[in-house]
Amino acid sequence: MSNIRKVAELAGVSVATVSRSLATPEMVSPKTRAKVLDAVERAGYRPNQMAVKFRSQRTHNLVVLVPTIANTFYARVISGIQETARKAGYSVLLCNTQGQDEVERDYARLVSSRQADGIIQLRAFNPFSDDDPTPPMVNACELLDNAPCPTVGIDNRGATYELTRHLIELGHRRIAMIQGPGQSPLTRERNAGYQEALEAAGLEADPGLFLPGNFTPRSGFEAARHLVDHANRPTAVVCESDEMAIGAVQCFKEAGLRVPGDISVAGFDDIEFASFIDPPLTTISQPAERFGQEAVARLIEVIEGKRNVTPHQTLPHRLVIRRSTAAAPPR
Amino acid sequence: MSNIRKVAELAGVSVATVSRSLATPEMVSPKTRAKVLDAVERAGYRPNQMAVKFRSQRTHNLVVLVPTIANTFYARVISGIQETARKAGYSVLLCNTQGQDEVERDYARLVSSRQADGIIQLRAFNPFSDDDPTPPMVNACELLDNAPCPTVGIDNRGATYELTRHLIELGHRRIAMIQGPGQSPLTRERNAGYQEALEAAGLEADPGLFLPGNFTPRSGFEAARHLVDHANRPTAVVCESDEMAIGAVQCFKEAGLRVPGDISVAGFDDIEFASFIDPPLTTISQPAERFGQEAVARLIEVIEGKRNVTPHQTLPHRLVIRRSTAAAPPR
DNA sequence: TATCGCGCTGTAACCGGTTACAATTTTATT
DNA sequence: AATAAAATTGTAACCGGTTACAGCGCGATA
Repeated sequence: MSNIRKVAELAGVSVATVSRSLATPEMVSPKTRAKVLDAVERAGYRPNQMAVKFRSQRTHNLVVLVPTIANTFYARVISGIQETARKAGYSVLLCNTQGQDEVERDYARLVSSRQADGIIQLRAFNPFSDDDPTPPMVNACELLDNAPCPTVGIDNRGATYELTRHLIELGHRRIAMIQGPGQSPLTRERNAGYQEALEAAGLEADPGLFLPGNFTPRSGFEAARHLVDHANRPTAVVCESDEMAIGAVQCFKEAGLRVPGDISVAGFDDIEFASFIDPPLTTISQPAERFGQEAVARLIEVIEGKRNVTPHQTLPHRLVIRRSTAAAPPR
Repeated sequence: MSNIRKVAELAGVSVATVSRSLATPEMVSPKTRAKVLDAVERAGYRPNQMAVKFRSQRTHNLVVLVPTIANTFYARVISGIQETARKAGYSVLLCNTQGQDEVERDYARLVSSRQADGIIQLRAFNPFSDDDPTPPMVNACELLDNAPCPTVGIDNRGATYELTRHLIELGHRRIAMIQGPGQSPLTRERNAGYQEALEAAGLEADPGLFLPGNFTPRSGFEAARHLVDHANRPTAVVCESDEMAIGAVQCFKEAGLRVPGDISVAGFDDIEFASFIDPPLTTISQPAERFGQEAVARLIEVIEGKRNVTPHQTLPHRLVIRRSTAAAPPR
């Protein structure tokens, strides 16, 4: 494999001149540069990036911790990350962690061992111990409570409030909630928005209508099964993800209920399938790709030592009303 | 940041001894090792992996070229890649290429510039020029015709043959096909399986029932629209992806057709949503995670210089019959 | 006691670039 | 033509590990 010394020999110049011809061509006379470029060509020389990175102590790699890539919402966030990183000359080390703390700590070591310059965490977990100073990090989507780094998110509480209010305005009085994973601040925020909307309307939250889920279609399906059999069945369900909403809709239909005739279902995320199922889902649209773009932009600012990086960014969400929600059935 | 020389000084030994205490502890006396480990602890020393990689000329990084991560089938493949790579001590550089040749060539340079040891290509495109020797590479899912490297795939032709035959056995005589992207060998293989099944049953393929698509729900929806208005509407449709099948089903339902009462729809891939829509999709199940696992296993064999790496692996598929296909309506 | 072998440790070269600094050549100025 | 200034090029240190090779200390053997 040819290296810079071989090229220098071929061109009859020093290694410094070769390096400069490639990195800072304006420092080299046109004649010399031509000689070097020719030698580079003849030798089929490509600088060894490992050497460059080692020398410069900058890897231009970013670690991305994602709980599950199989969720299309995260897939879109990753697309945004990837695209922005590429434009800025960074590569993405993708780490699918299944939400396991230990795996995340493991991957976070890619930064401490200098295989990456920074890390984007899409889950509410700090993979670094609280005592050592946090390396360049950005937390997006599912936010830590006291994040030691910039964060990028939406107003989950407000969005769920709007979604719930939409159902209340349609006349629903008994509204169930299929939640995300229990420990997540994101779940907590969405739950809070739901409850605030109920309270604002003078409705009482029935603990029996609070079902656990984990964002997958299957968990939505299972949760919905409890509602089908419920003695005093709700007329509407708010789901904390579209995937769960799709599972829930399927369960209701199999049980012979009409959506939204008998029961309205609302989702969260606005994944692509949300408009391609029957009925198309009412949901909260989140700018998934933009999460990724902004997270990378902030992270690079931190890496490059910019001061006063925006500590928290709230991106806009949008209530998208489709046909899975309708007026409450007369009682 | 502390380095090996600081640790050596702290422990009162040479750098070689520090290196050996960590890499090959059996070469060092227990007493010295203890001293070194203590110094490592006190210095908060973590070996700089860039230096290690540079020195060893092995990055333990794998590049993965994926046309689109937003497709849940690829997301599952990537999960499999990730998991296997992690176990083998490799990191994954994920590259979402949108199927753009130039972008793929660009990312492939990560290998030539030694930022990665090998590459997994999930699309039928060789990002390296034919003349230079191909670096460690494995081609999975969508296979190149004359791949210069090991491949991992399923029997697309056979699978589509089975799927089509299933419809024929249900009495369908006019069967449409919503295809994948035109240039792909995968599309070609699936088309061939479809046509062979028709021929074997003595049916003639109607070119008007061959609709283009690109694997997205939207393209399935659009293609289905042509069928709805067709003068001599088919009674069944084979789709080359579940996503398109879901789009097609939605289109038919919106047009007032019953699935499968008026028209049967079959998909391909068996994504998670396939069983959570109405009606649940008949489809071909592919071992997506296993694609990733096997691809990584083969790639590492190539990287580590193993001889006689299996040149082609065909993984098993399975016809999954659900409720989106049924007997052809009486005419 | 001299010699050998073994286990452990140290010295220094090396991987392939970048860059501070010195040396040399070219250009400008008088 | 002499000199100063600017532009170009070269030398060698450096990044932080790994490892070939050499050296040392100690017990075993003759």
